[in-house]
Amino acid sequence: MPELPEVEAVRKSLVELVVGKTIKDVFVGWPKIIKKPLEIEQFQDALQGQTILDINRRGKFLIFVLDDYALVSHLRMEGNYSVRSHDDPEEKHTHIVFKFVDGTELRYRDVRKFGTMHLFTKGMEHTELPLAKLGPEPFAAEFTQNYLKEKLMKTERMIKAVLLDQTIVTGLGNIYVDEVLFRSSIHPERIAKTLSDEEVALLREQAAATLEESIQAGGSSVNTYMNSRGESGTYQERLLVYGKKGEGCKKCGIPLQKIKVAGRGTHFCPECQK
DNA sequence: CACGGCACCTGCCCGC
DNA sequence: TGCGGGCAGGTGCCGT
Repeated sequence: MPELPEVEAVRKSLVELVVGKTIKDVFVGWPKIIKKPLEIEQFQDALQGQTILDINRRGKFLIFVLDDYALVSHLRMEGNYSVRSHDDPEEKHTHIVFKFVDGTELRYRDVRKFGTMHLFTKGMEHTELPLAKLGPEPFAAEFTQNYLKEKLMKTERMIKAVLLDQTIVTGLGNIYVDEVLFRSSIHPERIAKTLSDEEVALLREQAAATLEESIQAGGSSVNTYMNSRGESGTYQERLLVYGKKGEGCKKCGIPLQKIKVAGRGTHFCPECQK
């Protein structure tokens, strides 16, 4: 479901809802979501008595900072959190529940069960997978023209595949890659190493600008995405190509096309993107 | 090592 | 109406 702007919206809402709460116990209904430790009882024992001190984000990962641990959570396609009273009826597809001492609980729902959670001793999370190999975020100081140019020049892949690669730049997903490529007038199937300096500069600017605009709008709610307070984002109203096959291009008016690139549905303008 | 393809799951939508 | 195929905002692992 979510790319960087949506995860940031979830993070902000969760900070308001659960920071300061202390975990009494944890229900695990689908153990495969817990990737570390693999022994579910260890996961539950470790979390008992821990207080949520803060919630950070790295790329598309949420990081719950606890007294002694860091819980790294990835929502993948459809994961979502909500905070309810323990006696509210449980929604379908609820797989993990963090029960707090105050009678409320943080519920993790995930229709497709693709989401993941990794529990680390506090401070260890950044040097181990899944966070260790992530590249810079588009607005990070390290995401420079030279950095991106160098990465693009040493691969034979198509530009769309490279922008989806979280070790090159983290935060973009299928929606925002299509948007960024349209805004940069670059065809998604261009071989990355054929991009000019000007095109690389444009990509870098548009990646940062697109994500920043979407964060301001609370992310995009294309299907059912919502933050943890149940609120939708509004950036879907400003998308230029994603999900708009057959509609007129905002720049030139000819119908937008949808093709498959790097295994993903890809929206673009055959006139504006060369 | 780099890359493409597939697996992981469920639900929905479309065409027959 | 029912069924099969294809699709979905992501990533890790596998084989070539």
